[in-house]
Amino acid sequence: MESQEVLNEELFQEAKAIFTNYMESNNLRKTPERFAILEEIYKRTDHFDAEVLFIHMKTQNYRVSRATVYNTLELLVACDLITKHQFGKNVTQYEKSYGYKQHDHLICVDCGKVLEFCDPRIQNIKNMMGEMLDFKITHHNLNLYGKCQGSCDKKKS
Amino acid sequence: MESQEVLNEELFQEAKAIFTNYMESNNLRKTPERFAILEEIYKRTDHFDAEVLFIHMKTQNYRVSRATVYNTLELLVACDLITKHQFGKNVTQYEKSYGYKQHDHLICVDCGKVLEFCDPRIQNIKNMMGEMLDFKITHHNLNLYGKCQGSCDKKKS
DNA sequence: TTGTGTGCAAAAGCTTTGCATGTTG
DNA sequence: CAACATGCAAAGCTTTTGCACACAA
Repeated sequence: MESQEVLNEELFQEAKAIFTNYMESNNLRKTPERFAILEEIYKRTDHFDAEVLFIHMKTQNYRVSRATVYNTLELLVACDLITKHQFGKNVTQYEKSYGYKQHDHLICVDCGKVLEFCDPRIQNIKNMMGEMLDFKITHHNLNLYGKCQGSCDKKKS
Repeated sequence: MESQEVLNEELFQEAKAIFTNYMESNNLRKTPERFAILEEIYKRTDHFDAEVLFIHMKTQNYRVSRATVYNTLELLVACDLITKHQFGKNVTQYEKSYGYKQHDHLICVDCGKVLEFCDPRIQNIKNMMGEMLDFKITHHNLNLYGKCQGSCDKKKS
């Protein structure tokens, strides 16, 4: 649960530019809270939920509320800077997505560990199914569930 | 939200046998509530959540509680008679799975409509990734999200 | 008869909403 | 200065838990 304070400054600046642009185009206010949340997210690695992010900001003495966290997460999803996931539990998890290539997830049902992988065949499936079923497909989630054979410390989360 | 009272009697009897066998092997009690819930599920088509199922049973004058519904759903997932889904909202959805071939879902982000499709390439991806990442993969979810082009009555659910 | 399963209601966990206040444009 | 965003707390929803009673084995 420790977040590693590794901020890729360059990536963050680009993300910030995208966010700024998004807010300007939509007549949204560029508040310090919104930028602070973006920055915290871009410091984090892996996956997080709204509560974890909120607590993390609180312990860093930011003055933010849950409402603002939820509100901002929604904006960031809307401009594709973060991605929303449901890994089988009723908690929405997020991960930053700008500058990272599209990938899918493999989740250990024992310890909750999440691995990532890419497979180009999914793109083919999306294209084919979109055409067959007359859908304009915008995104997808492929989650594989199983048990990791090696380093599984069971029932972690 | 109407459930269509079409009970495939044969399929239901087989499912019941599987459930009975599961309960016997695990020293669980074969209560009338558990069978009633299984029957209601096998009457339903499409996807449902715990609350919908609970309400539906209440209106049919069954005397069941939410606790029992949730408990039984868990058992049915454990013996593979139903499948659990998270289609992006924080509600767990289920569908009966015995007698139905494995399939994935295409969800309309406007109206909530869910279509099903099959693609054998997913099996290949599962096999390959399981091997590469040293996981014993038990199941998966592939959800494609998009907008249906034709008969979309927008914002239904 | 014994202990698991049940119903009911309260509690818990995540997310949304209402309202007064603060702050951006 | 006007509207939008924020903080806070309360409310909403889904799911889980505690407890006394019921009933399957």
